[in-house]
Amino acid sequence: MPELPEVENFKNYIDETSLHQKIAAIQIAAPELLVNTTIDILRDTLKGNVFEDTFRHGKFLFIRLLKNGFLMLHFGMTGDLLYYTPDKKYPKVYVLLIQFENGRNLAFSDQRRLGKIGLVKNVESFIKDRGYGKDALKISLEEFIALFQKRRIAIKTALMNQKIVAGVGNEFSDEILFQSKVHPESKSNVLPIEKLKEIYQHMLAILQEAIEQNADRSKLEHYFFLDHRKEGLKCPECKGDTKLRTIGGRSSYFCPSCQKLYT
DNA sequence: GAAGTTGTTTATTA
DNA sequence: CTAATAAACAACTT
Repeated sequence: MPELPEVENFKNYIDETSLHQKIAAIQIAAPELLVNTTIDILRDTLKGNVFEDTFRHGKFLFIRLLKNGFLMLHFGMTGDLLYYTPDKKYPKVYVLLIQFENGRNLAFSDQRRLGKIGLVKNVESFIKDRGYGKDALKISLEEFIALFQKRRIAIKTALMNQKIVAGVGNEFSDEILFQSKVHPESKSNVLPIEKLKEIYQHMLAILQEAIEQNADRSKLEHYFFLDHRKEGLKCPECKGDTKLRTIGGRSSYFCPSCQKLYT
């Protein structure tokens, strides 16, 4: 599922393929993904326009346009990008297709259609108005500790809340807490400052390495819970059984003996 | 074929 | 007002 590292990877992909080319036409196959815009407005805005550069905040990707602000993309659970040269094998299934004047296409596919497509005039006010927290890679240790010390919810739920810190989802939250040896149901506000610091440091380290590996899960196999999401597996540390529990409405995997519960 | 899956939004309650 | 909680949505897998 696209979390922060995957979205960073999409950003790099667009930077490498789709910048500085005039858009000849677009196709919109899933109008229900549009937020605060319409098919006509999106088409009028993008046609003849140019992708200039990109900016990521949490799991949101913003593409700056030569004219008229930014194109906003959110990848939901199944969003994906493919830049390709149309031939007989295509078009593949897409929700949005960008056709460049050079003949290449950029397809945004989203099998389960939980993604979002929109136009944004000002990225900072978009983030502020919707209440999203600082990006997980940009938040300072002091800000992180202050925010998590005043939340009484489970630490896993807090980590996944985009309005506290933006970018961490279900799978990375499990891995961060396993590395930090903290039980996901621990109350955020009772964790010692030293533990919050560890969580912060592991969050940065894991996200950064995932980005360096282009979010390729096959290169992240040493992260146990990123790759082994099943109940009853042997914990690589203590050889005990891993557990599954629904926390914050999401399936959470953890090692009950290695990960200490703070209440 | 009913239940499980995740990121986000919305509704409800404290 | 803020914070916490639960449910809803999409569409595909088990």
